[in-house]
Parts: sequence; C-alpha cells; structure tokens
Amino acid sequence: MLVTKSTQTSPTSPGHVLGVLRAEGPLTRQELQERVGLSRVTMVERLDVLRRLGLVRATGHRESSGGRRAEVLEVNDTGRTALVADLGQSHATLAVTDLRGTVFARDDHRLPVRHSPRDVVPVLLDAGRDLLNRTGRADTLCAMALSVPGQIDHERGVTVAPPTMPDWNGKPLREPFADAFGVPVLLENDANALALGDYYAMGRPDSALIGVKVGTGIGAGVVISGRIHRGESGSAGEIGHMRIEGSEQRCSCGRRGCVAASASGQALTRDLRPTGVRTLADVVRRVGEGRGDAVRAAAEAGRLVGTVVATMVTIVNPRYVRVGGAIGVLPPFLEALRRTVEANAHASALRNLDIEPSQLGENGAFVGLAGLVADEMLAPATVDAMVANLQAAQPERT
Amino acid sequence: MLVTKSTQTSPTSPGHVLGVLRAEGPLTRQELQERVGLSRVTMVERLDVLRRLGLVRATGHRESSGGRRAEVLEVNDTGRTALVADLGQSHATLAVTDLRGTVFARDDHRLPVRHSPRDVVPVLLDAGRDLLNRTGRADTLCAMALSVPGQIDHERGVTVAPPTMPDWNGKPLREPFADAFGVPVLLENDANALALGDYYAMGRPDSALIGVKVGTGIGAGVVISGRIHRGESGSAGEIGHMRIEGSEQRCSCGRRGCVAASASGQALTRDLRPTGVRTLADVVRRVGEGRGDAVRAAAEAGRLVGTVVATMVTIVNPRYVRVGGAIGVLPPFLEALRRTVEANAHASALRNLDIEPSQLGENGAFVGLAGLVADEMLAPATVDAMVANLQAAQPERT
DNA sequence: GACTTTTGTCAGGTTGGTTAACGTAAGTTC
DNA sequence: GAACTTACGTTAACCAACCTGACAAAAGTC
Repeated sequence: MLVTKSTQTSPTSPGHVLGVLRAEGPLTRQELQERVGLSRVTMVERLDVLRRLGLVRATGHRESSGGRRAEVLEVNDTGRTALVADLGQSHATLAVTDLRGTVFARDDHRLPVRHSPRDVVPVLLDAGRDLLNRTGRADTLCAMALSVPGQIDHERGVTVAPPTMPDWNGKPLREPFADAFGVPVLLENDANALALGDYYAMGRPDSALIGVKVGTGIGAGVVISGRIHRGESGSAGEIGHMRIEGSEQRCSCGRRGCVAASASGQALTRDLRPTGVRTLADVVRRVGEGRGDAVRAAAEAGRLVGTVVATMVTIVNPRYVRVGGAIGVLPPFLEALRRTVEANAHASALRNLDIEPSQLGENGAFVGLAGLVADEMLAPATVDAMVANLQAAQPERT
Repeated sequence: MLVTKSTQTSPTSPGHVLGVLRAEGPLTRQELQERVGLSRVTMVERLDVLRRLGLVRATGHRESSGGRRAEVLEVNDTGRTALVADLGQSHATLAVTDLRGTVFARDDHRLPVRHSPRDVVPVLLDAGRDLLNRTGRADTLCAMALSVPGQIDHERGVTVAPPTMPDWNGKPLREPFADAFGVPVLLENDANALALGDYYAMGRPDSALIGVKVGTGIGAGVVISGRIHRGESGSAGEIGHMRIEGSEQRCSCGRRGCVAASASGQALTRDLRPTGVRTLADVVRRVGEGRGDAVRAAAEAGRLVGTVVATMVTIVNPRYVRVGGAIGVLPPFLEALRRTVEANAHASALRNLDIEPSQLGENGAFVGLAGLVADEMLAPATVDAMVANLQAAQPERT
C-alpha cells in the first residue's frame, strides 16, 4: 500500500514547516510558529509528525529568559544516507554520505581512459553495495546521485555526447542503479556538482555563485536562486568548448580553437610534454615545485579561462566565484584568472565579487550531490508524501 | 479603512486561481477546476470575486459537445492602465498602455545630452498627466514603470552610476512619480525592459531568453524562469563596459577598451565622422543605403558584440536571443553577430538557439514595462490583498 | 420536445485549523 | 525551598472553508 498520491502542498503542511526550518536555520517552536503562521497546537502536531519521520531533531536550548529554556530545533540531515558517485574520464569515486555531505566512506577506482558503461557500471554497483555494508548505513539509504562530465538529458536520464567519453553517449544511467539499490537516482554534470558543493558549503546564500572546474577538462556551473541553471539543452556553463578567437589549436572534441584545447589539464600536459611531463599529476607537481615553464603555462591557462570568466561575471553578476579542479586550485592559475577577471569584467560586477579556490578539495562533488539529494528528499512535496504514507500505515493512534 | 493586511496566499485562493489562468491561458471553468483542484461551488465563488474586481472576463465558447457550450475565461489584462516611460541619454518617451502592452498613446521628448533630473522630472510629470487625460484612462491607472540606462538599486529606488548620465546618480526616482500619480512605481534597466518585452511578446515561454540592445550604448538582459536576472549589484547583463583584449579605445565611461568604445552607436558615429556622419540616425541611414564604409563598420561592431554574446549563449544556453536597438536591428550588424555566435559558442548551445531581431520596434521597452506591471499587479499576493479589501468594503452581501 | 451539458445555488457534513483552559516541566529569583 | 516565569503538551469547544449532493435554470443538440 505504498501509493504515493500526488500531495498538494499547502502553506501549513508539515513539508512547508520543514522548508521554513531548513531555510531559516535552527529555530525554537515559538519562532517557527511566528514564521509559518500556525497555532501552537497545530505546530506541536506538525513537529510530532516530522520527528516521527526522523526529519527534525533538537540541538540545544536558548538561554533562559526567566523560565524554562526554549528548545532549539533543526532539520535532521544526518539521519538519512545518500550514495554518491563522481565519474570522470579516468576515475570513478564513490562515497556514502549523509544529506549534509559528511563523507562516511569513499572508494576510488582508476579506470581506463576509454572506458564503457558495460565495464564500469558493474564495478560501481559492487563498490556501492560494499560501501553501504561497511558503513552500516544501507537501511537509511534514500537516494543515489551521480556526477558525470558532459551534458545530461534529465528527462531521459542519459548523458548526451560527452566529448571524451563517447561510449557513454545515450546510455541509460538511472535504471541500473535504481534497480540495484531501489532508490531514486539523480544525475548532474560534474562542474555543476562542484559548484553546488561550494554553494552548499557557504550555507545556501541567496546570492548567485559561479563554480569553475579546471581539471582534465574545463567546465562551469551557475547557481541562481539556490538551483543550478541548466539551460535549454542542458549545456549551460559548458565553457570548455567555446572557441577563442585566433586559436587554431586542435581539441580532443574534434574541433579547433576551443578553450579546453589551450587551457585544460589535458592541454597543459600536452604542451609540457617536451619538458618531460607525462600526466596531469606531473603538471600539478611541477607547478608546485615552482618550475618556470610549468608556472608560466598555468598562468597563461588562467588568463585564458579568466577572459571567459570575466564575461560570465559580467553577465551573471554573482557574489561568489569558486575555482576547483586539479589545475584550477593552483596558485599561478588562480592568480592569473583573478587578475584577468578584474581587468576585463564590468566594474560594478567586481564590487561585491569574491573569487576564491574551491573550499572542498576532493569531496567537492560529493557535497554538491548530497545537497542535491537533500533538496529532493526534504522538498515540501516529498515530505508531505512521506507524511501521507506514514498516516496511511498508522491510521489511528490512541 | 484601506488596511492591506499581509495576505497569506493559499493554493486555493483567488490569487492562485488567477495565477493558473494566467499561466495556462484561456480555460473553461471545468478545466480551471481540474487544474486548481477546487470544487465547482468554490470555483464559482472565486470567479465571482475575480469578475467583480474586473480581473477575468469571458472571451468566447468552446464547441458544444452535445449540450450547452462551455464559456472560455481569460485574464482581463486590458482593463487596467499603466503609465510607462523609457528614459535615454537624449530622449524620454512616455506611453499609456494596458497590462498587455497595448499602447494607447505615446509622447516623445528630445532631451539635451547632459540633462538632469531637476529639468526632466517635471516634464515627465506634466506629460504623464496629459497623456492619461487624453486617453481617458486616468481612473484605471494601477502603476507606473520607468526604464533607465545603467544599473538600478531596487531597494533604494535610485539609479546607480549611469556612466553617461552622471546627474542621475543616486537621485530618488520613485518618489516624485509615486507622489504625483498615487500608484507604485517600478524601475528597470533599459536593456532589461527590452528583453522582457520580447519575452512577453513570445507568450512567456519557460525557456530562457537573452535580449541584447545596441543603440547609443550597449546592454543586455537575461530572462530566466520568467524573470530578469539582476545579480548581486543589479548589473547583470551590463556587457557594454567589459573590456575586450587588445583594444585601447577610449570609452565615454572613462576607461579604455570597453566593448561600447568600439561597437556602440556612439562609437560608430565617432568612427564614421570623417565620412560626414554626425548623429546615430546618420549611421542608420547610411547602413540602410548600403554605403560600404558604414556597412563594414556595422558588421565589425556585430562581430565584436557577437564574441560577447557567444559567451553569454554558452553560459546561459537560452532558447531565444533577441537583438534590438537602433544599431542592433541593422541587417549587417545582426548577420555578423549571428555568424560570430555560431562560430564561437558551444555547439550544443546552438542546437535550439533562435537569434532574431527584436520584434517590437519602438514599443519594445513599453511592452516589457507593461508586463512588469502586470506581474506585479496580477501576482497572487496582490490579488488576494485586493480581494481582502473588497470584502472589507462590502462585508455582507445578501 | 426530449436529451445533454454547463452553470448557479442551497443545505448539510467534513476537515483542518482555531482559541481557551488546564496541567506539567524546567528554569530563575528571593 | 517557595514563588514566580516561561516552555511545552493535551484536551475540548468552536469556527471557517471547503466538500458533496440535490435541485434548477440556461443553452445547446438531435
């Protein structure tokens, strides 16, 4: 009898109460009442339901104002579990997290460069099951989220033309995982996931945030009003394969003159090959060691990406820019990018602008994906549906 | 007793019913019922209220399916009046419109290039009063909307640092008009107003739209989810004063190398001065006549703006680009812009892209401003407040 | 004229919230 | 420890909003 009827979410429903608590941070019952506009009696009922679902919890007390202290409530985002995975051109990383992005366990896999879903999916399924068992959190699993390079067709649940992963084009990605784990599967572009990670890590501000990822490839994600802007064909922010004027550099996507052909990790590896570089890790190491040719190459890449980011900043006028990826966080790259943005962007867009490296290191995508799961599972409509199911299961309680 | 209490808009309130009707187009009562989820009895009550407020009207009938024909209802966006004004560097145009953007009367004023609010505002007040009287629509006036070049501080209701209108910086713009006409005053950037005009003219699609305006200056507006994206300091889309690399052209804003310094109407007028051009109108005329030097200059400007628009398209991935302004609609400019975008933008962002000249000609900004007024006055919360006032005025009806 | 469909209205019932009152828990002040 | 204050939970009576069902009129078709 798990019929999830389409629940109409009213501005007084439990889901909405949870939404207010989620948006306005830890609150006492009284504060919640005022903000939602419910009576004390009804609020007790709402919170009772939410607590039975494990969605809210007490976190402490306000100071006494002469009597009993008020209990402070917050959304319980550590009780449910997400299985998240970050899939790249040469790696696949899984993690088990809670809805806040805390990583309980992770598992890194190296993959051949031209891997195919047939090889990789079974590996991910096994590794996911294993991770869930090891952490003992299999029973609280509520969703899975997966980040991949390239655009995603969210309606069909497939990746579209990932330039460097041709075998993945059009392959169904949701079904195998949904079938194996019995939970919904969310998909997101890798740069978008990273941008969301930094956004959530900032505490979900109202302001817009641009996340730039420069690793093997180049991508960006734009967070507006707390959500990734995806655009008409899901390619919003895919700045890697725009052309820069005057360049004829051949790109791995088949065209010429792309930004990624000159400024990506792949391009740097190629350009520094005469100096003995073989892998992206070599580039990173040499820049870290301060080797002149590597530093200059990173700075030039930062300048190139910076011209594009300057336009992004002028168009979107965000509060935050966060730069991640193996190349993106290198100081010479970031400094050149920052200087270029400051020289080229519209003056007033620079006034409240804050360009920093991504704060999250290796777990950036995981935090983003976990937040995506949280937004999905803690959305008013989802919560109200859970409440309806709960009450269908326990029709009368005496 | 016109106390407008802060009305909580429930998903069954009159305001919400109107919102559904507005979003889903003309509907019969039955169709509305299904979509809103109300019983017939209640829907009759809702529609009664909305009709008494003059907010819905019948527009015709469905074909009979064997019995009485169903009446088709739609939002009445012609009953209320907006006073809209478009303020530029050398002109001020007022119009009286309905909420759909139909222009009943307009009035053009030429202004000195370095005008100040002290001179212009009284002129606008007089002209506005006159227009309202002439059209006989003064009694249905519900709001005023004003578009100006430069950024707007929406909280304070002032323009911020309009580069070419220094006397307007920080001057209160809402108060004088609000006091004179006794209605709310909305402010919007001129390029944003034009973008909104084209957006509304397309029937408010779900897709994103970028509006580019190239007249005396250069600006752009980004419409996402039916709303202008304004950004952190209200300068989103202000592409005119970003720097293009390699240019040292002095700009009217005081800096060097701005896009507007090379590709705006002002820049074209300057560059073509040796050939006898004096005004922007001269440029337009000569391009229309096919004069080689003017055509080449327009095409080069289109190419320059196109490089920026290519980045915009890649970042935002919109469904529509609309190019307006005196220069923007010139075929050589538009063609060069289109070619540059198609050469430089991300391939998949080009797939569903539709680049056309702005459809609205001289009235573009008016349509945008009228739509802005409509969104404000027909918003659920506003409507519910009107209903509350109506019922406070007529407490019991027998 | 008989039938069908849409629209309006009345009346009674259900639901989901309200206020009011009481009781308990957990603090502070003297 | 007693008196007071504030927070929290529960019950009961109440009330407004919306629903269902029944009836009727209007406006079509066959």
